Amino acid sequence: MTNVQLTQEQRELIERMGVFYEQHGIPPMEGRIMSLLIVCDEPELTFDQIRELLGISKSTTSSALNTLLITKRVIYRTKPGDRKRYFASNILQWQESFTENFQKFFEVIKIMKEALNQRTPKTPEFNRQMAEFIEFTEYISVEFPRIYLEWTKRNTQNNNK
Amino acid sequence: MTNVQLTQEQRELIERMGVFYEQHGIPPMEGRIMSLLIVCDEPELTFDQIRELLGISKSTTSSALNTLLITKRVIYRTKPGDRKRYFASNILQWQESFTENFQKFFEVIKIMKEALNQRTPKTPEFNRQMAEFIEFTEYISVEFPRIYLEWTKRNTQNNNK
DNA sequence: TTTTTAGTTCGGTAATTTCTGAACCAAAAA
DNA sequence: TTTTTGGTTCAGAAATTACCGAACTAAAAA
Repeated sequence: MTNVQLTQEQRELIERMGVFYEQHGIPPMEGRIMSLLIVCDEPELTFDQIRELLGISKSTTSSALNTLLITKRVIYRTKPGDRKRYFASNILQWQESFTENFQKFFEVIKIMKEALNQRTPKTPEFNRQMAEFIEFTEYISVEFPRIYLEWTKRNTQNNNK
Repeated sequence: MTNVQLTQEQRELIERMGVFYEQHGIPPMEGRIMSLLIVCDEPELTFDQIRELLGISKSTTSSALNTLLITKRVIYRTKPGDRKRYFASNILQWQESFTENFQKFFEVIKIMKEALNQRTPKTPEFNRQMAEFIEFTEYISVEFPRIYLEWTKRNTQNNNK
């Protein structure tokens, strides 16, 4: 028994956000579920509410939710004495997913260093540009946490005002 | 007549980098071409050299290169009195593509603001987290150019040493 | 003018992805 | 013990994507 409803406006926004996510490499249905969890009035939805609101099958809901959980774009919690899972957007924990996604910089650095190391020394200009790119990425990987820390500092000050 | 060759090591690195790109949402062949242009001894390759080195058809080469040009992951130049185009990785101009990619922050901010604006006021905690995420993204969009500037400053100093 | 070069475009096939419904399952409730 | 709930798993259909070869084209060279 679901009593969550979507307005026409919400439905349209979900589609547009879905396209946005799709353009960033997320499969259509996963994008729609992510958008739904951000647009919908309820901050948490059950498996069946998601299924109904998007009008999709159980299997589609199941596999999309599972990959969304693996990729940590969606989280869930349970409630005592309730077998259902309550799914929510990871935007509620954007701080954590920010610090996690941050690891990707190191992957880029690693593979680019490997590529640079095997390069011929006969192309100094090319190699210099590559080295510069790697250095900059390393620089960012240092500055990013600092920026983040400063922001949280600034923000707790504001909240205490 | 091509005389560029790939070592076995280079071939393997291209495949691994290709997978890396694929995991970040780039189609296989486009990923391979991008990797080839980074791994290969020659900093620039012609249409036909790419075709031969990867062992693919003209049509595949053509369409992959065109989308790579549209998405600005690959650049090309021409030479006087030569009809061929010489393709190169955009890593040679990573500064420009960095500043361009930077625009994506504003897209995120825009769509998230829209989503927040249509939300019910009945979920203050959720809305607060979203607002915080948006504020942080805005903060980054200010800090990022500053960081970049400081890095270039620091770097030109080093180069003059 | 004819030929060559450096690609583009088109039609089709093969592989992959995205869904569906139906059958299944394990834990809790009745 | 049987039934209900909250899903998972599987086989297959439908849509999309990733390739190919063959025919084509426009500009330059011969």
